[in-house]
Amino acid sequence: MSDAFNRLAPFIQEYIYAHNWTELRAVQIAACKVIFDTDAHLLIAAATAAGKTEAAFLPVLTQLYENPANTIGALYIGPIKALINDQFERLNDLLKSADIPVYHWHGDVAQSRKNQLLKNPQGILQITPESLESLLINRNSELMRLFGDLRFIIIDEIHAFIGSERGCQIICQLQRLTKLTQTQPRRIGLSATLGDYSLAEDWLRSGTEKPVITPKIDAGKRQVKLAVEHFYLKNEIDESEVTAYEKYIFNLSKSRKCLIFANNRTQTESIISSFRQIAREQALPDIYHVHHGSISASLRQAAENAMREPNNPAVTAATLTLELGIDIGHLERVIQLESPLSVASFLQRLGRTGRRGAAADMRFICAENEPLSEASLPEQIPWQLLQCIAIIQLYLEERWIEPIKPIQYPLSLLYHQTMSILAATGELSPATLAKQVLSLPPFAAISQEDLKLILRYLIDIDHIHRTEQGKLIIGLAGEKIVGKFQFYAVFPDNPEYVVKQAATEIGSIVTPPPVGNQFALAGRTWEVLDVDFRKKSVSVKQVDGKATIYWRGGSGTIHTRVLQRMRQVLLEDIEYSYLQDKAQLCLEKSRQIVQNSGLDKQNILQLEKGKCCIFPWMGTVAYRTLERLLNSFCRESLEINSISGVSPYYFTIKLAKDKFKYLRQEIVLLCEQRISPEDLVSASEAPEIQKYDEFIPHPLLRKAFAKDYLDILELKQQVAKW
DNA sequence: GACCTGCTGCGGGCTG
Repeated sequence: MSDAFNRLAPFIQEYIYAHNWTELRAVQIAACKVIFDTDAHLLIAAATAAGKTEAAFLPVLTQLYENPANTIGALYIGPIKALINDQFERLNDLLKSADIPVYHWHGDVAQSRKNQLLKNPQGILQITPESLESLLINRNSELMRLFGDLRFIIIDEIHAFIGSERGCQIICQLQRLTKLTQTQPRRIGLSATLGDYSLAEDWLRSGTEKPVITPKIDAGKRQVKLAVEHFYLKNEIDESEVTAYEKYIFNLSKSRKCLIFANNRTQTESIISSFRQIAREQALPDIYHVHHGSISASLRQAAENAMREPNNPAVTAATLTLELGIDIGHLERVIQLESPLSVASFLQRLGRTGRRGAAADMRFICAENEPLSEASLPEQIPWQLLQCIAIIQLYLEERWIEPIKPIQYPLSLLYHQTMSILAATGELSPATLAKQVLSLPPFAAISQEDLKLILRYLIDIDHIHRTEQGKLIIGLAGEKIVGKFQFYAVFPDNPEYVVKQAATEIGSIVTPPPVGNQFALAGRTWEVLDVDFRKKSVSVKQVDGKATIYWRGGSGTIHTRVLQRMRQVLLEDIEYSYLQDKAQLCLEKSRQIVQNSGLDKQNILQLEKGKCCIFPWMGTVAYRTLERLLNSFCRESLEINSISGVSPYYFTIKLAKDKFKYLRQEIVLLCEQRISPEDLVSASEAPEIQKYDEFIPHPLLRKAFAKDYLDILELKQQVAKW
């Protein structure tokens, strides 16, 4: 046993013996070194199942054991309740024989448990950002008693936080908390899928003086089995007919423990509904589950339990709800429908299979509508298949993962934190409030003038009230927002109708169909018996057959490097060993199409007189920027009739017959000129995207949109290659 | 824009 082992607290050493761990993992040894020998923050970036949470907790618990804190000693922040419950069980197990209490705190935890912590603030607290916000607001005067001697802050799955307002919210909370306690707890961030460590380190360190150490962990050779297959779907299909595509996936998962990932809820519903039909026809047992955001907690739990059950086969179709680190036991195979949206998501999903030594087994099944005989050039390109290959290659060749860029103008969060600070403290002078808000690291790019504009506006609409003494307090309109319990979350809640079969909750839907109509949920078909619009509930009965499904699908945000690699897939003469027969054929055919059309040499092609197509090979943000450039500056000069396209793959443009030859030159010239992002946002726009954007003055929203949702620099860099 | 994630404090009625 290693030196690190010898330095662990005795109860931890005993635990390790009792569980027959033969050695500490590399990541655990590295984490011990940093925690024991330095005073730095720690970023643990290691593959899934490498024992990251133990790596964080073993040395932290040792230090708390040797030198107990007078208050809560370590704070663990996790993105979802299920993960916190999971970690709570594991930590309880580890701490059984130690004198360190562990508490979990989120919306589902009983008030009595919370009261125990408030009475005896010691040990470890595991919490969500939303519950932490409620503590900051409602227990402001007790924070010193609770957290005055806090030593460590552990943040799990940080890739799920960085780059979102929820991640910025955490940084604000830590800043507010430690400013009050006048301490500098050490931070430990955990993630398996980080592309750019320095960006993650910057995020973790925000607002503190300590450096971050990210130990280099030798990942070791992991056996990975990948296969990609491709299907063309017929355009006019009989809904009730099971297709070859569905049969193929059915057989891949048959009698196995298998997780099927899709990019939207509709696909999870559709595939499980088909599987049940096939299973019925073949007299096979129903081992099928659906897991997504609109499935009730109890049905999700049932799916998780079935997957954890060691011996019986079970198949669950899920969206990213099963991507995070909840333990779902040993899986034999992961199937991905269509292409993943990012390398990060691919790795997160791959990490669900092949735990504990076994080879990871992941199958990709791309499906595209069969191009009609009159299909245009861009419609003949198998975009899903290309994206799938590109993402796999970026990982295999370079171990590249998308870097996560910080938000520059998190204005909705600025409103939230301003109101939260006011609610917590009662009243503040304008200068003090401004100083406190602007000292929060996520608002580094916000100027005094910007904030002044926002505060004046909030006073105008009575979210903030100025007292006769010139102090600021929450106004009447603001009270209505802050007083709601939904205030604690910085993302909006989408109120949906609860679907009930008698007393059993199935899940929820956005818009209930009329009484007598049918819809699909949890892989089954339901008929509406009654809709209660006041209680927002739908009562249903189960029926046979397949019904249309309600959610829409989309393409998400894709990085420019993925598009660039897709282009290379079309141009290079390489065979990828994981391509199955139909995928191989499909790729060969599209490489041929590219050569015949000249797409290998140009980005803009004329389809017919007065109609052309642009292939920008840029990610979603640069594509959006180009779309605005075309609309704002090219419509008149090139007599453009219409611009349409499939983001971020191509644009189809109808323009005056003689103008095609000027199109490329026009775009290149525009990009060489001094165009600023602000030129691409019109003075009449009010891009309200985040939860509290509606309370932000429109000129600021436009500025934020230009900074965070457009990227002129990247557009210029890409166009320069044309 | 897809996909997700989260949530207080109370009062009333029931059980042991």
